[in-house]
Amino acid sequence: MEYDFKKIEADWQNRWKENNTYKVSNDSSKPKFYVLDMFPYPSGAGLHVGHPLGYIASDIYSRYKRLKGFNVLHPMGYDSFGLPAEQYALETGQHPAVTTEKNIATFRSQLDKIGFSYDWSREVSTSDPAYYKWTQWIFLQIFDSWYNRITGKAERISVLLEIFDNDGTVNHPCPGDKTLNFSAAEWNEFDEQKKQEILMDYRLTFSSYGEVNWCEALGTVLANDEVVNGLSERGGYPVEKKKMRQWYLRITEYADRLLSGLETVEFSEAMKEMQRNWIGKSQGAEMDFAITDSDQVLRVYTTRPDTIFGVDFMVVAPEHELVELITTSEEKNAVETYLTYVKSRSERERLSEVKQITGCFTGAYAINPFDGRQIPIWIAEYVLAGYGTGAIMGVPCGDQRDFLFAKYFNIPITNIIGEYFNGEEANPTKDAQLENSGFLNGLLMKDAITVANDKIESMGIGKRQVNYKMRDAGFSRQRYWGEPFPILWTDGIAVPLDAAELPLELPHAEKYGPGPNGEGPLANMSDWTNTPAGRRETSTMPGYAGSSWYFLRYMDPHNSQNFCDRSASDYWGQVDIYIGGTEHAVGHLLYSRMWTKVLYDLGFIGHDEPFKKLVNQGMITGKSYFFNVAESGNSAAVISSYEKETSNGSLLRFRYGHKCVDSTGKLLRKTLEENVAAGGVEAPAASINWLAKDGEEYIYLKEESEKMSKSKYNVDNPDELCEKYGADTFRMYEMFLGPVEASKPWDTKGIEGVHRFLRKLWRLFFDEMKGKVWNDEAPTQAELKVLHRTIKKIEEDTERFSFNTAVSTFMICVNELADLKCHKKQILEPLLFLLSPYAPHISAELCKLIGVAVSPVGEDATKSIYPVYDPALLVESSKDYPVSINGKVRTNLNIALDATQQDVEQLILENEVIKKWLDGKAPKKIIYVKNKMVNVVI
RNA sequence: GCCCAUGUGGCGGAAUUGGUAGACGCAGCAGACUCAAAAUCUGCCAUUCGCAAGGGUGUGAAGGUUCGAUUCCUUUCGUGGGCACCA
Repeated sequence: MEYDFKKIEADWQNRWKENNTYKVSNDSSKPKFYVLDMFPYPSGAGLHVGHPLGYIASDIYSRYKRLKGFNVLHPMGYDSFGLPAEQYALETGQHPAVTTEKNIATFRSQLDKIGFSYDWSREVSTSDPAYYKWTQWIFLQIFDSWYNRITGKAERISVLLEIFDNDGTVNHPCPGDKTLNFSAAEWNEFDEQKKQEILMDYRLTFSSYGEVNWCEALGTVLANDEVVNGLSERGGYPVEKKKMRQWYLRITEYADRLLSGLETVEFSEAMKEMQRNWIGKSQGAEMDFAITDSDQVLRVYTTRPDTIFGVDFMVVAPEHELVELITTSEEKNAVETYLTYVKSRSERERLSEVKQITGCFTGAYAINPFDGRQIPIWIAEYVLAGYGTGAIMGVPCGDQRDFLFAKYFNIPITNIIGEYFNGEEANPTKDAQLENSGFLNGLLMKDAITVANDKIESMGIGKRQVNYKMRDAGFSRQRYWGEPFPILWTDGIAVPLDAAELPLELPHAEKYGPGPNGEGPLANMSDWTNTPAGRRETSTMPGYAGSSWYFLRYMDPHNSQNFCDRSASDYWGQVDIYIGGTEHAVGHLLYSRMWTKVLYDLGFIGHDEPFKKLVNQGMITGKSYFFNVAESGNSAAVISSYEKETSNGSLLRFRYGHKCVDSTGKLLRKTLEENVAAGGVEAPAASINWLAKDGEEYIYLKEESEKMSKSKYNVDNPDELCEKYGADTFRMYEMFLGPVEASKPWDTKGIEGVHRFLRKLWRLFFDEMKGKVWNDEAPTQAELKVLHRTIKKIEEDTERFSFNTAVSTFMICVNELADLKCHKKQILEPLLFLLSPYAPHISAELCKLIGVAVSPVGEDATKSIYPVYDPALLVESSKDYPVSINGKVRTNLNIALDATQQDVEQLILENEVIKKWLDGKAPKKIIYVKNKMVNVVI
């Protein structure tokens, strides 16, 4: 009887499906556990071997937790709105709904082959109207909310109306318009339109004008990714900034809670740091400077008010409104030239070129309020209008960028930190004693910050100010394939649809091109857009809308009355383990945290952080091959080796595989020589000759690891591996590659070893010649020891997500049992239970064949059936200690575990090897660490 | 430029709290079984000196702390990832 994995795996997968084995109930006496994968975007390319890495890890953990007696929620679904489907539709005319459905079917069949224990009855898909009905509904709840900074939470707009009626804005300054100020009486005088405009400046989802990348030639708005060097990636047309009406998520109101919430969750430090940097909270001060010959004031934001006497110049952003007002007539031409230059630069360029210093003097001067010094005001592209006040004070001795700026434009540098400043580079220290600093002289800089702030505030020229880097999140896209906004525009007022009108379904489209005036494709459908009650919003929600709350829908997926019943969310609570890649660090993970907090504030759920613990899976990279070709004059010649790549700048680089694939995308042959010989590869350019060596044609390929992608010809497909080796082998091999968190190159070479292991396991039960070899004999001490050591290690490794070492532990165990010729059911049965989360099919089959009462992969276990290790079996009375001389191991010595220092010293001094090294001398010291080692110091 | 991660044999990796570096697997080499192949089994497998016994060196590099460092500290180099020059 041999290990027929194909039959076994098909049998068990069918059985699980027919019996609904992994269907989970919201009603259970067992403790709950929620294990979640980041759901995939169902791309047309299907699943590659990188996808299942996280899914296998979460499946192992889910199965493990079930054996431990938990009621485990382990769902899967699809993030099925998105740009690729729309672009595909533009190219082929196929409706995104059709291709999406097809892609989902492909994903599902691929996932099924790997033997996951998902509860498919809870599957969600964000483009399903039954799902996005609730995305729209939650949008409306957020729209109907504002952030009360006094209570520190989201509240209904009706509460704000009451506040305005009684007090006006006095206690609740407007987050959207800082200049807004009115009394209760004034509020009541405003007309409806004015009131709605004001409310929009408070709402947590709001509409406002913002800059987008507009491409006139394509008639559409482009994402940053789609703009290269100021030109559209598609077609190379010019792209300009254009102000358009957009929807936003007022996530900045949650900045502090998003920061403090990080303290309550188990994310990796790296992940928390990324989020903190993104939020970018800084404590500083805003300060006003008078401007010579002007009644304008220059307001700057600084985190270092202690350096106020070191200010040698001011810089304002090119977009700053003061630029026009303060530029002197002498400088007008230069400034205009500079502004034209800046306009030609994309934001990407402005932000990425660090080396090049540009700027322009306005001719105006600000006055230092403390010493009356005149400070020149400059414009420079490195200052952005959107952050702080859009103006900074330049302190060259303390800030390197300011230092370089001053050097470049020959601005004299004031030194306020004495010998801490060497004139060669800035020193950003806070520990220097201040000089040349008026009332701050002699103070340490870090103490001077408070003193300076107090002074600024008492003089009434500024105040302490907390700033955040984070901006409000753009929430609308001029696209078709997304959730329509449940909003009607009437007389410039955004009127929300009634909940009863949801879902507002996406109308069927025949064409997907952009609408007029930069609007999305929906603007072309006048039947849908124009309603008696007003005009529909024609932009759609961004990709992250649906993914911001899907973890809640899984808890109660078929509820048609509510997005998720409170009893369901109270039962399941937080996601206990969330597994996915780091690419979502600052996008999805921040948005979903914010949505959760809003829903919590409004009383819809009982927890305000969605994910208790986050595990980041590493990327599996594929191997790509490149070759270089040198151009020499008019006729190109092939270089002899890729090593020349760095020594010659005029090399052309080619991706091997570009012409080496057949119509299905499969590599035709493994080596370029084979391809050339078979005519399967074309020379990259007609004039290229392959360099001959010893009369043979040859070329060197350079191997590089890259993210897997169909277009890179480096994709391996899980189906083929499951077909060839079986799902159990595939699962264990992906885990065996290395730590889940690490990114690693994909290589199928090692898969044979894992497959051999499973066959070896099988032979402990059945022999090809002898048939059944397992028996009911009583186990020996040695066999029990092997088993219990394995139980202990597997449990520890599984708990800490160290699945690669767990696989190796299984291998060691099977090797040892084979050496002991142990075929005893009493040993093997618990081993199968341990193995079942990792290799569920073979474990299930063997359990059935040896007659196990409760299957480890079954649904009928009512309590924990995970093997429990017996520490008594692992107790040893002595240990082989490594004995080192001056830290170098020289010999081993078996010593009783209860030996005392004296016992050990005596044993050591009697030992021949040690005697030789001591050479008659007495040791200085003998270090004996119980259960670890012995070190003799000479 | 800034932030984060990471560096161990031919390869993937192990060493969980400072205590025998290289577990486990791949690849390779030698052998057994076989008419042969596959499968399986046995042995070797960081490097260097040595017939051997036994030494020397070795976790990117250089220092340091320690009886003892892959692990802690300082400096430095390489690689990968992120970024919104954020004042």
